[in-house]
Amino acid sequence: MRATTEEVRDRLLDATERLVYRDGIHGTGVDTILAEASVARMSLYNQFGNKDGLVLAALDRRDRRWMAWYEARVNGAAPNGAGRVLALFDALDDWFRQPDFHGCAFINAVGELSDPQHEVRQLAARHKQALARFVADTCAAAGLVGLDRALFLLIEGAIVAAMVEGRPDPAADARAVATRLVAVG
Amino acid sequence: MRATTEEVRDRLLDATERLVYRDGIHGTGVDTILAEASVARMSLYNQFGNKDGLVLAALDRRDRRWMAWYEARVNGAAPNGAGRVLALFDALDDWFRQPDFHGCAFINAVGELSDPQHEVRQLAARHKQALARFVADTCAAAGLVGLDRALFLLIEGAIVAAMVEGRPDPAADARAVATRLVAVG
DNA sequence: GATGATATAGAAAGAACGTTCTATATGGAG
DNA sequence: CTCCATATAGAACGTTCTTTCTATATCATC
Repeated sequence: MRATTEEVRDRLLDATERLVYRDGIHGTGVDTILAEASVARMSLYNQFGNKDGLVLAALDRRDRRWMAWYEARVNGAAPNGAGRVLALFDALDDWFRQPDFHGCAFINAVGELSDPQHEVRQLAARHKQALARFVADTCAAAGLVGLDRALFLLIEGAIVAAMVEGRPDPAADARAVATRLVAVG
Repeated sequence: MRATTEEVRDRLLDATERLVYRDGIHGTGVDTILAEASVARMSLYNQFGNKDGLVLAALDRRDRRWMAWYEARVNGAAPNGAGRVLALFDALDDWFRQPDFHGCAFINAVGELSDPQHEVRQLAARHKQALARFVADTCAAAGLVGLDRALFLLIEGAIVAAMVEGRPDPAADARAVATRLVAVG
């Protein structure tokens, strides 16, 4: 039995995303990825060139998937505008409660890489721009002006606090702050 | 010419702190540390046991030094209580503008380490507890109640945003949010 | 001045790293 | 049915990693 190109690609991306998210880029070896994906060594290099290409592809897919999940979770939560703003933090709460939660894969990756021009760092910057834009759109749809930057910083702070503290509580804390900010306009 | 034990220890801690902060724990090799510190290989193992012990000692020293710098910077900035709360973010602005700024060394370290029981992760948790306590004390001294958790999350968010975006702007953004929170009580 | 503790320089061991190569097998397209 | 692209298994290469060992030198102390 021989796997198709797409199957091999998916298994490699799945394993890489999981391991890099858990142990970091420099803490994840090619051998571990290959074992986890049950894939031959040459398949990695034929499909992605090298480890860097594989990691970049895995993080790129995670960017698109995570944003899609977050937007769907927020947009599907509350019908009205103000409630949707608070749903930004309810979605975080769900995320923080997942057993394998380990912060934001892109924040963690930037912390490992010193070169600002590194492709992974540029991807991380784009990921955060997309998140900030979604937060701004959500605020705009609720008729709330001048709040998006505050909510974005609260989201980022809650993510790292939940990781370092090992608790989901920062989601509720940030939500409470957001509630107050929305109330006072 | 032969260096003393304290000189060797300091040079090792200096090099380790700088390199680990810049390239991460797993991205920093023992050889690089030894070259940067201009220290013999055995001096590292005689004084710190192994790489883990050296990294832990370097981060422990950074914890105490950074907290002392931050508290002094905030407490020396403004005399009155409300201004001192805003100085929490002015100090961040100074920090973000340093050429070698690369986020919070402890957040970055936790992102690399999956084991919650790892000594470095426990040190990082204690570091953030100390920071949160200082923020709470600063709020209490200003007579502001129920604001400390919000300010802490804003600080954490500003740190990672400044790192990912490569700009110091999040300090001013977070300060503006804090100003509004203080104003409305 | 002798002694002991510790720095220095460098070799060396042993494992892990990323990458390349070879050889074989298998599935889909012409 | 044949052929070509690609998956598989595993050896092999050179590098880098952490750690240990050996040998020599230097400083402080008795």
